[in-house]
Amino acid sequence: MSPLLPRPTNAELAILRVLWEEGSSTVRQVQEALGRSQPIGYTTALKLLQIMTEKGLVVRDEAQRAHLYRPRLSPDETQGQLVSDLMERAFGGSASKLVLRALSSKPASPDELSEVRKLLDELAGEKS
Amino acid sequence: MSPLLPRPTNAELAILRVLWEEGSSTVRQVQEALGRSQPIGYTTALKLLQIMTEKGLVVRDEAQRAHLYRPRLSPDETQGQLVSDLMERAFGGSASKLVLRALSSKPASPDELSEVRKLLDELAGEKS
DNA sequence: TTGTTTCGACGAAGGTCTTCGTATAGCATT
DNA sequence: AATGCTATACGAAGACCTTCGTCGAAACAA
Repeated sequence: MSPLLPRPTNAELAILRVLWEEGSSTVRQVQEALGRSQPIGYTTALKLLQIMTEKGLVVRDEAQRAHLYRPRLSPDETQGQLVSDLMERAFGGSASKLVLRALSSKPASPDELSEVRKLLDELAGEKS
Repeated sequence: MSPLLPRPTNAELAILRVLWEEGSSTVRQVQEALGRSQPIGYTTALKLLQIMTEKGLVVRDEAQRAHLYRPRLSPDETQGQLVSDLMERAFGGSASKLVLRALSSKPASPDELSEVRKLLDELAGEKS
């Protein structure tokens, strides 16, 4: 059975975002993608990916000399885990409090708002 | 000129929640409130409150022998900071993605849903 | 073949977080 | 005054996070 994965740290999350965006990547590719916003040493990226492999956050393919890394969980799964975690720790488990705070803290576009409204309708219809 | 406060850590957030709930409290009161869910040493609580005082997360009133601590920021301010932070780090700054994830990851009650809908209406009306 | 580049492994430094033991001072009761 | 309880201060340990330097091996080029 899948042994619960640890919550990714800051630097680990940045790497996951690269892998979600780019797909399976080498250390070099991850380092360069990250470096576009903030320079990072090659061995730093390597070490992080090694640790993430130990933790099970990513899977390593050693078929080629330059190993390939891919995320074990999807963005949705990871984001859901992070949101649930913050919900528990900071909002006493209340989804609505978190949502209200998120919508107030940053103005969303009308398109985004209608997306939210759509989901809201679906959820309201489900209470069979 | 409020000097930006650091993001509270896990243990610090647990303490803030006690202080928001109970108001100004002594170390002993905080320790006992926290201990109801998870036992914690007295000096551990003390040390955390001392560090939080250094960071400016709480304010210490030394008028009595047993010092009183109170939060510097309101729940809303702190929660907003935490949500914005997660929004940036894990959702690329998209409020709607975070909201959708929050609503899907935990079923909210009809009351909560209508609260969200109300805010949604307000926000939609604002686009003058 | 010999030198150069690129790779992964490893260890360690410096920082933060959380916990706790010990020391010390104030205060009350005897 | 002496004892005991409760408070704060301080230091340090152990875990984790992030970064980087060094090493040896593999691939490649001259």
